[in-house]
Amino acid sequence: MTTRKRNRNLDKSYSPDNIEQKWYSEWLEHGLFNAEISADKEAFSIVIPPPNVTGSLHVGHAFDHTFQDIMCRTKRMEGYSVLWLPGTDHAGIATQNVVEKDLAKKGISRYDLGRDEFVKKVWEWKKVYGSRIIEQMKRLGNSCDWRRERFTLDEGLSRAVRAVFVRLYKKGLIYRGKYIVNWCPRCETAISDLEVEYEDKQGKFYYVKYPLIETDCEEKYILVATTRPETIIGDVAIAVHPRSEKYRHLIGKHVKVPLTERIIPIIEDNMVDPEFGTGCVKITPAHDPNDFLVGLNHNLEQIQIIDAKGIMNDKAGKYQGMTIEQARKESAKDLEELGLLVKTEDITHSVGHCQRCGTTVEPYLSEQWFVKTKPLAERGVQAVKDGRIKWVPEQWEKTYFNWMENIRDWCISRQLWWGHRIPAWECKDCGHITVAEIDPTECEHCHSKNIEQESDVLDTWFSSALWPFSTMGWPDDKPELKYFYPTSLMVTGFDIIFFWVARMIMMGLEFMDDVPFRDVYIHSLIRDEHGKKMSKTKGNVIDPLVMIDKYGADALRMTLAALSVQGRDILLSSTRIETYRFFMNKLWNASRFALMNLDDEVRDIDLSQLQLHDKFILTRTQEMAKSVRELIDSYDIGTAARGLYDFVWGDLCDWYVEMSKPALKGDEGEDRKKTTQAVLEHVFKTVLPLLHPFTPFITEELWAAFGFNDDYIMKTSWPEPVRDYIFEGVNDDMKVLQETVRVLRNLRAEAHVPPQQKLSRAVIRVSSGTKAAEILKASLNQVSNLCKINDVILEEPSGGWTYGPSLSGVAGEAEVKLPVGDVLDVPKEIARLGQEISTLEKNIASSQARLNNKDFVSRAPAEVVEKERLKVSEGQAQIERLRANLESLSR
RNA sequence: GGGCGGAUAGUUCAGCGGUAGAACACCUGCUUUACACGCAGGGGGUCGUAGGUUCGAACCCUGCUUCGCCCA
Repeated sequence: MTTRKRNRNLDKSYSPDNIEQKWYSEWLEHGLFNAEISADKEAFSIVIPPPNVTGSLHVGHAFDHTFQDIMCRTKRMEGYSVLWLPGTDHAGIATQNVVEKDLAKKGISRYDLGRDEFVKKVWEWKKVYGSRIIEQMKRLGNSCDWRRERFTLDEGLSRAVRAVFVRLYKKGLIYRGKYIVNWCPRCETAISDLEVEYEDKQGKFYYVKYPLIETDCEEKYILVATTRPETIIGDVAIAVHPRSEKYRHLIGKHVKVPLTERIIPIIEDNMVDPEFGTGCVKITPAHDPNDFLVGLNHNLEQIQIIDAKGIMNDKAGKYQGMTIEQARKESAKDLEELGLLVKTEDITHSVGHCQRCGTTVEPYLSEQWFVKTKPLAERGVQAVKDGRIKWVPEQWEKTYFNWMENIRDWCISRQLWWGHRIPAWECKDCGHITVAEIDPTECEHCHSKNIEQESDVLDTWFSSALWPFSTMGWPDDKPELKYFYPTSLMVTGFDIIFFWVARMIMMGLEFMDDVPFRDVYIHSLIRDEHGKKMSKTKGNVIDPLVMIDKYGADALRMTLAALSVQGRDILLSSTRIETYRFFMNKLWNASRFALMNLDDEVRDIDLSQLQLHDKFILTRTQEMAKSVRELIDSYDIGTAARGLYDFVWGDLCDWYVEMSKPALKGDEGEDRKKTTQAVLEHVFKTVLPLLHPFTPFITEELWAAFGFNDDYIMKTSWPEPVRDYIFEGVNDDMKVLQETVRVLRNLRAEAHVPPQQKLSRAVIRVSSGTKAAEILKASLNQVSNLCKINDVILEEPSGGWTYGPSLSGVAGEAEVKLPVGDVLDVPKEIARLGQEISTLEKNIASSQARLNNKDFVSRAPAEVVEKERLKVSEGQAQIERLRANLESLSR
């Protein structure tokens, strides 16, 4: 006989405080998170979406990480060799901004320090704050292999970035050129299309006359509508649609640009929408992306009048030195004075803003580096179409296709100092650009030593795109790559599908010749309890660390898991977390109860001794072991978590624990006591591991208290359902018992009997030979126990009634009666019975109506029809009983 | 303009072809020897709207209203 060392002295209520730190340290100490390459195990791997290195953990991370941790812990228990690879991202603009802001407090700008000194400062900042988020991840319970922690600016990852850049450049997939890009005048850098957020703003349409030079036509001028009069001085043409009735005859003629002395042509271009505005447009190639293209087609000059800081430059004449807004006002005023401004009109138009700082984005003509994305995207689309990558939920596939199929080249250069500096060197003598993985000392073309490295750095997402393989040692041929790549799963939010997920797919296929992950799980955003986005300015931010301090990490994790639903935002509030905090206490106390009633001996379950409720909880336990695993494997952690909650609180605590008390007290004899102990032991030994991925800390603590084995619950195998403990039909049988108990309790409440007061007698009248009679007969002691009634009598419904005035109700085939003597409030009981009869009648009528429908009887499945018939017959029987009671009361 | 998602109890959400469920909130009792972080009981919804498919629709289809997101 085996014995276990139990800890029967659990605190009266659960307190997460000391437990969480203790177990996390132990797990770390024993290397339980370490991923090992193991020939006889299948690999399961996730790379973490790397949070911003200077950021702190917000509730979105907490959710994302909880999901991944649940997957990792489950897969470990299922026998996989699991790698969860952690790390952080250098977040170019964001981090640079933070450090610049900090320096600004001391009145220092980055230019005062110079590039090298400034970058040194950022590294110092990273050293101080970079570990903060990692510590926070540990408090959440993340089971990452910390030995493998990576940072996107690590030496190894930087090498990967260079290798990728050089290979793409040599393949002609990276090019440099002077184009219009999205420019943030505050950050003073180019940003990609994705980093621009559009917002509808109130603006004005200025209707401006451009005087015609030629005098051989009726018109004296052409009218142009523009939202940006300050760019008029950069105009180089007026464009009209070639088939425009209104303007066709003006093509080839010229106008004078207002506010200047320049003469420009009227040209034709298909891009002009003849229905929009006045039907013609001014062309400013240096300050508008569409105009830029028109300019290229017609070989037009590009006149830049605004500088990198958003200030009018020396080409802007009298407006030089003004901001864009000032210049707009001034030029409008000047146009009006010149009589060239016909009118203004209020309009709403979409204006781009910098994602990082909110500044209005300027189209800006500059030398930039781009990735030619089309060929990469085609492979990315194919990989999903082939099923090599699966999107969960599937609908995101459409979003992905839509973007990938209309993809535009990716501007990857940033005019920042914090990031991967572009490995390109321009020769000052011959102008050739040398792109190399190792810093060159001379121009590869003319061998001049007079070369200078490109000052721009790469978009942070360029390095993030390599994350699934750069973190595993690529470009070196590492065993990790062979074993853990492609990763099994990527878990992230829908907001970075384009920024990151799509780009990882493209880069993975290009450089590993395989997808970066098999499945990609896209989750929603966490919002506040009213569905509002959390933001510091709104003050509705839920800080996960504050929640962990207050409720414990397990409660937070369980909440996030239980609330997670596919395809819908998650609304979180602290009262919700409180609910699951209470659940932790419930689990704690249920365990405490079990421990108080278990001795140190471990016995097999004696199947011959089992009663209905034992079979019920054993069956439900096996069902949970099966369903929770299936749900987690299909990424439905929400249903899994809610299922566990209902099982523990409902089936286990409300029913089984209550029903086990008489046996544990010894009221049912020694065999029953031992059997009940064995059942309890089995249930907890099974359900704690099922809960462990969700609530790792409390389950580890309880596992130790039960003394189930000397090892960690983290290391146990996922419980396999035991065939012998699954009893067919037992859930339905249990429902009969539960329904009877519920009706009887209801009668007690009806009679205002205090819960603790024991009643002497209840009578259940049910025909012998029925299923209900059989079930209830075997569980009479349980009805008595659960309803606090000393004597529960089972008798035939046909016999005479000898127990005096009673409350009565029906539970399925049984009639439940509670003799209450003279205290019975007869009129009230008559009313109650009448009410019950009328609801029954309504139900029967609707069932009867269906049965009267020939189509229903002939077309509906037989069991559905049978069910309906049963409802009618059972309902009628119930009504009959209630009527009889009513009659006896009325007499 | 194109696409996606939501509209179910006071609130937040499950359910997604066979006569509506949970949590919180609410009401009534309870210091029942695991738990007042609790127990028992209860009230509360013509499932946004109009049609259609079906023997049967909260669930499938179509239109509309409305809210949110993404793309142009």
